[in-house]
Amino acid sequence: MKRGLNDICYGFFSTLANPTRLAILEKLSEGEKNVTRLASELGQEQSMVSHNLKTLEQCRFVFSERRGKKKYFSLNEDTVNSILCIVENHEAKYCRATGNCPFRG
Amino acid sequence: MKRGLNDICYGFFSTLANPTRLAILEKLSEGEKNVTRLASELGQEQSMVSHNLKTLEQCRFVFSERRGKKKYFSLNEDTVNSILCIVENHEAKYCRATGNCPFRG
DNA sequence: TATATATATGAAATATAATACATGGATTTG
DNA sequence: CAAATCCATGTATTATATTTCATATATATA
Repeated sequence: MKRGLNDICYGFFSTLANPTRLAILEKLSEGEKNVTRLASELGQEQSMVSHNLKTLEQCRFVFSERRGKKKYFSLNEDTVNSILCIVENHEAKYCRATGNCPFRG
Repeated sequence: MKRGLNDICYGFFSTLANPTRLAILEKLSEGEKNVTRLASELGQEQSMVSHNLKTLEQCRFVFSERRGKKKYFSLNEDTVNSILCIVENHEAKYCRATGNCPFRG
């Protein structure tokens, strides 16, 4: 069963195409945090954060480590930073310049 | 009205998180094509291709140029190639290695 | 082992996006 | 200008993803 690049891309991008998950990534850029702390800082339900962390972890955008009762999540900086860099560059070059950035959201 | 990076990211990623649009980008990597030809090569309805091209163009993943009756679309290779490069690298480094690439799709 | 705290999970409800269909507008050519 | 071709668009339907809620599982500790 062959998997084209586009199948892989779809998983990759759809994982990132979610405001809650992007907010989690943003919070984790400050350093590792556990689920409850993330939920509190984001003002979101614990179960929702948990669900979305699972999605992020399955796609390796975050890593986790359990220490005692708590599970600490950290950013895959390698991937996430390089992706953000491209997004910023794209926006600056192709959207901001036109004075008409049409991104939905 | 402030727009955080995450708002921009959401538009960026949700535009890419669609199998039809990824297929269009793949086809356009072979060179510029008009709507009807894309529809035919993809085996999709013209209106569907048109809708999705609009989304892609709004976010500047593709550019267009009308010549006569036809409208030719071309890839924003700058952004698309660098993004794909990161996806491939991520997949190779964090997914393929584990023998357990969990991307949905 | 009982209790408290932290996290995970299944599933129903809700929200969001994609698609197909019908049709409208644009461009060229006879 | 009529006909043909190409493309765009509004919208109803359908598909997919997100969120919430209830509850289960894990871990630590008295």
